[in-house]
Amino acid sequence: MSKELSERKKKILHALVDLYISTGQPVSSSDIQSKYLPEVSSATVRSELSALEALGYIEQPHTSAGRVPLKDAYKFYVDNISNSSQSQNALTDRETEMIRDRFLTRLERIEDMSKAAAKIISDATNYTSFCIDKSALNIEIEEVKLVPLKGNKAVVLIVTDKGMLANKAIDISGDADSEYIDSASMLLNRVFQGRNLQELENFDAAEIETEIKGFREIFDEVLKILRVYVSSHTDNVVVEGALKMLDYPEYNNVEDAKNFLSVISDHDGMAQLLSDDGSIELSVRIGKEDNGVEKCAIVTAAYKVDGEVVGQAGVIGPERMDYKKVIGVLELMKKTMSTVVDSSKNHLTDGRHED
Amino acid sequence: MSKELSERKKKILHALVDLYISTGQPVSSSDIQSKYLPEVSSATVRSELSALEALGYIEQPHTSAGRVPLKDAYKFYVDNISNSSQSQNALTDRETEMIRDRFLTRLERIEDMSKAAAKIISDATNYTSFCIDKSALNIEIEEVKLVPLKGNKAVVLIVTDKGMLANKAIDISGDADSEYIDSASMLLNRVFQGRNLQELENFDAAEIETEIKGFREIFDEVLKILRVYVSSHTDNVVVEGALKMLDYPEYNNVEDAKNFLSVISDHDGMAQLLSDDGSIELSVRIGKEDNGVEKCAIVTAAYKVDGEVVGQAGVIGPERMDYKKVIGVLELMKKTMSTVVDSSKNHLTDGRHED
DNA sequence: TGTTAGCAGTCAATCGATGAGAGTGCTAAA
DNA sequence: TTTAGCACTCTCATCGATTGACTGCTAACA
Repeated sequence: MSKELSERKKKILHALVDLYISTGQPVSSSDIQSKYLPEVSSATVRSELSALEALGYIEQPHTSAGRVPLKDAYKFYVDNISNSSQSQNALTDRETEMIRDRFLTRLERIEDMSKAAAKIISDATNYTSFCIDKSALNIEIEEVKLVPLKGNKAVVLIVTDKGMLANKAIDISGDADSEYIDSASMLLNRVFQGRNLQELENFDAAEIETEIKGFREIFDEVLKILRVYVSSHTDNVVVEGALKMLDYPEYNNVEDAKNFLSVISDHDGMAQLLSDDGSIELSVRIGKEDNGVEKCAIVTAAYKVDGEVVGQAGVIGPERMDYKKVIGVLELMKKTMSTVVDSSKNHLTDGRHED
Repeated sequence: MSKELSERKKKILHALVDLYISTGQPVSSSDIQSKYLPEVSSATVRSELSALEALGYIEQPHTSAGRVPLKDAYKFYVDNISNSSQSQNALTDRETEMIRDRFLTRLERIEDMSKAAAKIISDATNYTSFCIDKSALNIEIEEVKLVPLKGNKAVVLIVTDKGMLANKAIDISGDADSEYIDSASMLLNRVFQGRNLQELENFDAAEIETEIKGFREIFDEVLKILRVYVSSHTDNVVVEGALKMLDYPEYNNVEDAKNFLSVISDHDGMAQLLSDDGSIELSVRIGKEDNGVEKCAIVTAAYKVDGEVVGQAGVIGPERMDYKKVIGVLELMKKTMSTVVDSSKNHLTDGRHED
């Protein structure tokens, strides 16, 4: 919609955002001139800035101040980065190496992996980071096992393609001889085997009503276990480095800090907030007003295994964040994570425990 | 050590702390006089204040300011409350009723109970609260079960007096015929049956070395499961209302807020910090310097079932906190919690699940 | 037409002075 | 021992002046 900018305007706009990102202070014409455009005078830069201001890219906090980038300026800047794929250079080889190493050393539980990933991203970027694990939805049930215990109790074991899912001791009211247990097992397997967890949310037991009777109690228990599992494991959000945001002057006051922290710790809200870009490879949102988190930029990446989205990771920071670095880190994690998940698929069962 | 204070000094000291708690401002002699001691003049109060200052109970921020309580003044105040058991009156009947109701409606998992308790305490007091669940240590193993799965795998089930503890699928390298599984089961039960989890931390496998051989792989796995469980479930800390502290002027600056929040979110550190008063019925700590949390008071209560400590709950707030209310709430929770836990002991197995 | 130098104008931030207000300590008298 | 009265101290808010950082404008120049 807006006309193409002249090369010099582009250069100036880029310079301005660059400077503002690193200093956080309004940028003056002479700053830009001396550091990015020594071949012209500051007066020239000034007139270009006037033009850019008229186009809505930048603004002045007050008459005698420098310029500050607006949303469109950041967008321009980020597009520039993505296209020129400068994100590669944003990370030194040492950084790349370190991130890889740190991540490859821990792959126990899915939850731990999310946590580890979030921690690494936060450490590498110095911003608040988050991970959302959505792998639970793609789990498929392979086998349901009933294991009798002492005293008319039994354990339900649900084996899935990704490992063991849930266990729970249930009471069996009638006489729980082995024949009864076997029949129950068969029924459960006939119903649940091969289903994935997503289907279960609107599973209707009415169709198989006749089959179930006699095992209603057990059946209901199992269905409940699965549903509880799904609801407690979908949109599992992990946040790391929440306090890092408070280091940036934008959030260096208690009011904003409190607001930010309360948004960040409401994990349901976070999941909601991020669901829009759930499957976008790399999304950059800058200063949406309706976020609850104003004055923020959110960069998210979708993580895939075998083409399916299994999670989302991202960074939330001030609008003037180091996009080059953040995008670089997220893309590196994307690569690393796919590798790890692919190769560890069969070990997901390991290290789980519950009480 | 310090001589007994005169009645009037006590009255004045109590008044001063009372006023300071409710306003947060240095208290002047005339404030005390008009609201608590109309029978004397402010000059009299002033001379008493001088004396109390000399005794180290209070101080002036600067020459022309009112007085502010010091640590000893709070101690005096809190002792006064506990002795006169005024904490009863601190809660209205409606509040008492509401707290009871809220707590009795949810008793699923131990973790949920901790969380619920913390939330209720925080809501009722308007301070940051925490719960530490130590019940895991008292769990006793009743039975270890090995359940074979397809493809040379097996599930380890550990049944305890408090419900199911852990499951995990392990690979069995050799030929896992049912005889082998049975022998392994027997061995595991011989070793672990009747033990409680606390013993396992420094469990030495050397003594039964000869018995184990042939089952070393399985044995090690099971031991690992138990240890992982113990380490991840001991000192399980839940914090609620962390941001509430930021509402109080003492923590209304980013630096202190950040410090406080980082202490609060380091759960291991919290457990450490609170371990001293782990078994004290009701402990009040005021402004310990070595806490990491200065300018803070911490009130904790130990929760017991059958005389054993199963957890700790408490409140962390500014030194000038509403001790009457806090102590009242904690004692009410103490009563309520014991009741609930006692009556629900046999249901702890319910509602658990894992992935 | 685009660029530049120079200059006046604007605004925020800082510093010091000033005055009001709050509260105490002291003293002398009851 | 208590009290009234008063001088003293210290904080806090306000005001004005000064400084410094930029810009916008204008007129000259390539």
